[in-house]
Amino acid sequence: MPARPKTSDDAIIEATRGLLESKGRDGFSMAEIAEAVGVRAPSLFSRFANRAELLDRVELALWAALAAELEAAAGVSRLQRKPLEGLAAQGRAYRRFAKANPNGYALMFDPRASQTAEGAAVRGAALAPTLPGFVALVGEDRALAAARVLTPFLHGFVSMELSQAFRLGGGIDEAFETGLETILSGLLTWRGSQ
Amino acid sequence: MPARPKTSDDAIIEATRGLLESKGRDGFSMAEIAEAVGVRAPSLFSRFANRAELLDRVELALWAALAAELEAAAGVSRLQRKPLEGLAAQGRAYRRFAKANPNGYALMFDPRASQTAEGAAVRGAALAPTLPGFVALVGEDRALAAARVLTPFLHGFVSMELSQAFRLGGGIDEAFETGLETILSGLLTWRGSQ
DNA sequence: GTCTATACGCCGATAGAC
DNA sequence: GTCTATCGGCGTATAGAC
Repeated sequence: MPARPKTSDDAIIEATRGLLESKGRDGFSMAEIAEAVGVRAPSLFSRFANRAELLDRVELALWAALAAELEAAAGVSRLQRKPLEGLAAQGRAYRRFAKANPNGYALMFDPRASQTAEGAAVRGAALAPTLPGFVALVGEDRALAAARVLTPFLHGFVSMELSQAFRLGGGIDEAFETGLETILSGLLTWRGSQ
Repeated sequence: MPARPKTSDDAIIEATRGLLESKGRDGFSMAEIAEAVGVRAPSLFSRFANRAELLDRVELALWAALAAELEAAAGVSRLQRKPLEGLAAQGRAYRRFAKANPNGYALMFDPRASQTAEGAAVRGAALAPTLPGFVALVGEDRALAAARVLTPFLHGFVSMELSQAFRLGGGIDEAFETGLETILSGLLTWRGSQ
């Protein structure tokens, strides 16, 4: 009879995600994670090669959670019939997710992440729920180009907001809506040309 | 006769900036910084309270360097007469700076930075060279709002680029130019309305 | 005032017993 | 699978030499 596991990979990943959010990426130790799930620190190393690999797994869980939020923010049919509204709703959902998980969001774009094939697949799939909206807005052949205008704005805005880079006063919510509107209507003008 | 200093604050900051770029924010120790300037690790603590404070000083030096690049990218007169060209040139300079200092750029937006008054002033002044362009483009009362559309795009684009978030192929340089153009022409339409 | 030697405590990680 | 024991390296504090 094999030894009974006292915890699980998923429980460790969830506990790590909680510590990440409450104490920041460098604010907790392997011993604290272990304590949260009721084991000793060295036991974690039999499930994850090292701290970096565990953080990678947490990052992938966060990407999957974001994908679920984007999926929920706008049904496919709405995206295809009213792409402007659908994309705006997804943009707001994106910002909401980042503000609800600030340290997790920073981890998702941390350049230190390992570049595994599985990781690339999960990250690529996360933004897939927005593609139908771009296709409906500017056509299939320019959907990727359009995504590469709006997505950087979204990421840049929320990460500037999270690092407190907006210091000159004025409404941040209002600035976000203005940016969304300016960019989406800019993308609309692509329809006529070429 | 006082003891001769073997190094200086500026030399330490410069050496740290070099190590930051070559080994990453967590890839070097205080001992390595000390070795680079020819002293022992504990000596650094008589000049900087701790590692975090030293990194803060490095961050401020980076903001000042970026401000100088933006200033050089477009003369004031050019910004006022041809704001579109001037802002595009500054956008390209911004991206060039980030790609030349990837780890430094990440440090500049690291939320762990201390929130001192001096730090806020330096960071606020860094983007000031772009303001005349926005004023010329959309008028004084909407310059800040316009900056809050373009700047997030710039920051988002380069930090996605640095974290290898563009994984679906296609020209990245081209995507950047497309984004610049779409947003700047979107801002141009503000002129008529309201 | 500036640096050095020394030391402490915490961390990530490993080895081997149960 | 988990444990205890342990290692080396790190940031940092302190005391004192020049």
